[in-house]
Amino acid sequence: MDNSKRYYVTTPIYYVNDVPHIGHAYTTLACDVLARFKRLDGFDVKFLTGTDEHGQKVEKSANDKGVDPQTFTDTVSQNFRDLLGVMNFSADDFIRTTEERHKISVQALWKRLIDAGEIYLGSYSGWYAVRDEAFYGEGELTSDKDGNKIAPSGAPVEWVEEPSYFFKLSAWQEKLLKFYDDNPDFIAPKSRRNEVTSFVSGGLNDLSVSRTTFKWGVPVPGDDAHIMYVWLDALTNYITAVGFPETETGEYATYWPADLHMVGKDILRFHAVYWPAFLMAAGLEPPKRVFAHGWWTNEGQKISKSLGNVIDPIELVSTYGLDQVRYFLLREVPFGNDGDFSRTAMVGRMNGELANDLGNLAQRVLSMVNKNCGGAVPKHGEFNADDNAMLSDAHSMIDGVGKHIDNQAFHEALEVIWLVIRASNAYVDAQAPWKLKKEDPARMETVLYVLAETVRHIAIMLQPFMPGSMGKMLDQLAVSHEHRSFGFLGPNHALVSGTALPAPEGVFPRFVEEEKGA
RNA sequence: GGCUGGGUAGCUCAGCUGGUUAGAGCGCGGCACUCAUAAUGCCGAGGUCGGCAGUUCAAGUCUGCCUCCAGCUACCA
Repeated sequence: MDNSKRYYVTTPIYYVNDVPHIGHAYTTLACDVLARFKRLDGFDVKFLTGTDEHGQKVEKSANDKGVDPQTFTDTVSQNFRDLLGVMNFSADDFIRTTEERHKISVQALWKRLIDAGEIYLGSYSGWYAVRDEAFYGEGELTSDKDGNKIAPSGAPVEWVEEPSYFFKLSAWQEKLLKFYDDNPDFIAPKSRRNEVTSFVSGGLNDLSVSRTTFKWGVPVPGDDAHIMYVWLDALTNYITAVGFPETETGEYATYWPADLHMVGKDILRFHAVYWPAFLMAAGLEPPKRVFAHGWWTNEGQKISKSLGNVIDPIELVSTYGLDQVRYFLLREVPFGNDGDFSRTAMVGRMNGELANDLGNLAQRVLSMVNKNCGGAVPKHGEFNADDNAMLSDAHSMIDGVGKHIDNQAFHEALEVIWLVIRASNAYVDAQAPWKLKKEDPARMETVLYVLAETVRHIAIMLQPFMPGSMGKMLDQLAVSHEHRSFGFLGPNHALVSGTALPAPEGVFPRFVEEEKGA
C-alpha cells in the first residue's frame, strides 16, 4: 500500500471543563489548514479533534452542578463541536473519551502494557492537586494566606496515599533519548526539542497511572477499584480514532503513525515523553512529529480567567469576519512563538493585506475584465518577458508554500504568497492596462489574462487558509469546483479564453471603525 | 543555581558555513498613476546590529566576560 500520500493530523482533545477560547481555535485552525492543504495536494487525510471528558475535575464539576458526569460532558462537549462550524474546521472525526470505542481501546492498550511487564502495582503517596491532575513534590509547594499548601500553579493540594499502578517510565530514558536522536524532527520547534531532551536527560521517575479516589474514567481491566490516569486515557484517543486495537487492517494500518500531533506548549511533555514511551512499551509505533505552538496575549496582557480578558473566537469572527480571523492568527506570528492579539494589529492586517493587497488586486483585475473584455476570460497573444516572469511567479508559488507548510511555518507560507500578490500589483501598474485600452487593446487583453491567471493561482493556494473567501474568488473566475486542487495549478489547466465570468464583487471589505458616541 | 533560546531601523522581525554602501513588512515623508475597496506603484527616511575585550587582512555573523528578557529545570534543609 502506498502510504506516502496519506496524512494524519490531530489536535489535542480539549478538556471539557474549559469553555472554548482563542487557544483552542488556534490549535485546531493550524490543523485545519494542514488538513486542507494536504487534501488539495492529493493526500488521503484524516483530521482528528475531540474532547477529553474523564477525570476527577470533571466529576467534581458535574457534582457541583447536580448532574451526572455523562449528562454534564454531553453538554459541554457540544461547545467544542459547535466551534468547528463557527471556524469552518474540516475535521474528519470528533472523538469523545466517553465513547465505547475509546474505552475498548484504552483497556486494550493497558493489557498490552501489562503483558509487556511495563506496569506494576505499587502504592503512591504525595501531594495531589485535583485542579492540575498532577502530583507535586514537597519542595514545590508554597503556602497561601491561610497556611494551606498550594501547588506552583496556585491550585490547592491534598495529601493522598493510595495503591496505584505504575508505568516503568524510568526504564525508558535511554530509549527515548535515542528516539529523539534518531528522529531530529520529532519535536518542533527546535527550542522545545532542547527542553524535552534536557528534561529526559535529567532522569525519569515511574509514572503513577491509576487512581482509586474517583470513579469517572476508564476502569483498569481486572481491577475495578482503579481508574486509569487521565493522561494515559486521553493520549490513547489518537489511536482509538484509527480503530485501535485493530492494528493489522483498517484505518490504523492506513494512518498510524500520525504525521503530526499539534499541541500547546503546556502539554508538550505528555506528548513528547509519556506518549511515545507508552506506545513503544506497548510495541506500537510513536507518532512522527509533535509541534508545540505558543500562546496569545490580549493587547499585550496575559490572558486569564481572573483578568476577564479571555478571547472568545465566536465574538472575533462576528466582529472581523471568519477568514479575516483565520488569516490573522496564522499571519501575525511566526508559528511556534507567542503572539499578541490587538485590535490595531487585527484591523491592520485585514485592511492592509486582505482588503488592499489581495481584495483590491482581484477587484481591479476582474473589474477591468468585466468592463473591457466582454465579461469573459480575455484572449491572450504571445507572452513577453514581463508576462512570463509574472506567470512563473504564480506557477512556482506551490514549491515554497509546500515546503513551509511541511514545517508548520504558516507565516512563511503566507509570505511566499504575498510576495506574488505584491508583484501582481506592481505588474498591473507597470503594464497599465487602462492605457493599453486605447493604445493596444489586444495587449491589454493579454495583460489582463496574465493577471486573471495569477489571481487563479493565488486563490487556489490560499484556499486552506481562507476556504470561504477563496471559494468566492474562484467562483468569480468561473473555476469549477473540480478544478481547484493543486493538480490544476500551472499552465496546463490555465483559464480558457472566452469563458463567461460573473460580475465581480469585493471579497474582503475594509474594516471601518464605528463611530463612538451618541 | 543549571540548561536552552534571544537582545538588529519608531514597531514586529529576516539576516546559512565571517567578506563591497546591514534587509523586509508596518508606521512616517515625498512623488507617480487613476483600472480598483481613497486602493496601487516608485523613491526616501541613515539603526555605534545589548555592553566590554579578543581572534582575524576582514565580525550582527567566531571566542571570553558582563548585562537584560523568555522558556525549561533544580534547590530552598
